[in-house]
Amino acid sequence: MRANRADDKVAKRKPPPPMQFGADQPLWAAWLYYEEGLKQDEIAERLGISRASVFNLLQKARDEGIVTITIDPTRLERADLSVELKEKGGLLECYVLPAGGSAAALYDRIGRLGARILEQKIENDDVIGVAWGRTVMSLSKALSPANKPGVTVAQVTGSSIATYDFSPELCTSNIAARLNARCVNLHAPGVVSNPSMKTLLMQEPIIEQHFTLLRQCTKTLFGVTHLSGPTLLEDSGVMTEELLLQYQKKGAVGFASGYFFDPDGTIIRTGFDDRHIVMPIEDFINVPRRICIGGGAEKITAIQGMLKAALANVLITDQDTARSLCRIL
Amino acid sequence: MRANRADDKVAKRKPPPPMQFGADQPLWAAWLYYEEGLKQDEIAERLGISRASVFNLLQKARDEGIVTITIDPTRLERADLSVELKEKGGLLECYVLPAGGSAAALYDRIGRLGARILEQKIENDDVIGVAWGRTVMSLSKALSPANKPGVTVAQVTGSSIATYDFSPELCTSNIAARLNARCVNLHAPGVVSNPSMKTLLMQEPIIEQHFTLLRQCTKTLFGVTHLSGPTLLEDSGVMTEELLLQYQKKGAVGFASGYFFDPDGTIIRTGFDDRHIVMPIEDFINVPRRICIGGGAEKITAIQGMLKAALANVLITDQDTARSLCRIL
DNA sequence: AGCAATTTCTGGCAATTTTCAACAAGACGT
DNA sequence: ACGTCTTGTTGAAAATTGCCAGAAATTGCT
Repeated sequence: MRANRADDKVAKRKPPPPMQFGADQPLWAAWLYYEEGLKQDEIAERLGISRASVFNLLQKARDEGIVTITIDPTRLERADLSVELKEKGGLLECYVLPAGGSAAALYDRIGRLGARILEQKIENDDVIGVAWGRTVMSLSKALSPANKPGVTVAQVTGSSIATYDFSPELCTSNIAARLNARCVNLHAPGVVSNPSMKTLLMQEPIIEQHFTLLRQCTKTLFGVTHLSGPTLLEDSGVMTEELLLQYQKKGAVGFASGYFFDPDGTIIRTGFDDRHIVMPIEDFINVPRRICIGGGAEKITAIQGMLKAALANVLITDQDTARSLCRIL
Repeated sequence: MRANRADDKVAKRKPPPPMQFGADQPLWAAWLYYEEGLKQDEIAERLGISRASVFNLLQKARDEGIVTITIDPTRLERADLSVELKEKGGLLECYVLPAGGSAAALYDRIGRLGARILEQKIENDDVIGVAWGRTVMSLSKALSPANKPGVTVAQVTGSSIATYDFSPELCTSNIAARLNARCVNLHAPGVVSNPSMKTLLMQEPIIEQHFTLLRQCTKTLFGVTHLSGPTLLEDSGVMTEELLLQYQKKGAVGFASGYFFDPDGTIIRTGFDDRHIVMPIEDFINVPRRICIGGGAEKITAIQGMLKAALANVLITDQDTARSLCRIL
């Protein structure tokens, strides 16, 4: 395919033989560049291509994950703010995103941090329960491809009718896809019309089976939502303003992984809970590592309540939010 | 400590507040640079320091292993030459170093490749038997620091009196040190003066214990030596020319992990074997992953014999050697 | 406190990398 | 066989990074 047709027409082709490399050019270029420290020119010369092509090759290698640049996230854990927040918030682990980064949306930046941490923490037989949210979605997109066939990713809440770009199904399947893990979606609506329907549904073998799986979760991953102003809960069609108001009247300030709570961490319930298909909170609390990811000024009170309720074990947030939380906790 | 003394003498200090970052500046810089893709200028601005300092910070981060750049070695395994050699050589795995790299010595370059592969393959409870050789020594130096407290690194051959810079002790302890693993040296001479001394020594509790440990090896790591011309065996004072000649007369062409063999893979023995303190070959062959590392034109026949003798399971070599081996196998 | 040694930081220049717009080659439909 | 679209390549310009030698700050010592 790449045979020498130097004797075809004009013989003014490259005089040095282009060096018979294996098929995987990006890999070879990457090795010579990153491991042996050659300049792009030198590689270009050896491969018989232009500098620019070497650059493209290297870019491809980075994109395809042939070369990976990793930052040791345990360092982020050791940073002073993380330690303070970890102690004040009663957490097992806490990671704080440096302030002053790129202009990208905060949830994308926190999501990326979460991705790096998750990658590093995943063990082979993990069962990961995934809730939903914008930040969780960002995380899923920022995950670098990996091969973890022993891992199971399971959906924690039921699905929604409305299609929006960070639905429970999408979050779950995205993460599973990146990880090359088993993906177990919950094939049931997130909200049903009346309590007896919930009871019936929960008895369905397939659903029951799913909740049995969820009980084996080793990790869960979820975001937090605040309740005041326009929220994701309404936008996504999960709830109506009216229902939300009922929770707020009872003092709820936040919502995470399916439960509402007030700033003191008391779980708030209304009739809605009886129609909401979600992992029971007793089971949820038993999961060893419950990772909450999210940040932003609006969410501070919500996160405070979430921490008091001890829904999360591990918190991933940004510097400003962390500082505010440290002040009020 | 870093308080504002802007009102001390001259007020021409930095007007923008230097941004209150955590203590670990290199880490923050690294995150912003590698994860968020900011330019060094932008980071300098946000941190209130000069570009050059950001550069230094990043360098420090790289040096200290806060950021790591890795190449997925499994790709090298999939390269066409590797696959061919793996099949022809009856190997479990085979890795081939790209040709045309830096001008560094071949054993250093192969050692680096070996280091990357070893890092990636090490599991938590491994017991790694380490023989000696220049390439193994290079590997040990190229290993990046890791924390594997569950790993044991054990010396496969006895030590030598002469001190040279790639002795069994050094290879073993170097590797263990990099890995933060347990280091078990064999506190016995590599060669004793007569067979009965070997018998006696092997009965010593400490030695016996060591060989029991070796029997539990999950991996071994060793190089190959050719026998013609000036060899490491003589240089290191392990053997005399005369002894070597005895092996060569019987057809031996190579030496690896303590055994001599001919090109067909038959193990060659002389009286020397009865004075050589080394892991018994029956035990050696039982180790699940036997990693041989080495390359170079001189070694081709030796590697051929080594492969035929099935001493190795996994081979790490360079492109030229791999091509030659494919031709003759 | 005063001075010298040492460390850390900086400005600017050189080298390297990245981008870009134009161009060549192959694939495809007509 | 012809244009057209896609894909990949290139040289040169623009941007970014790497480096060094001198400046500032810090430290250690008397």
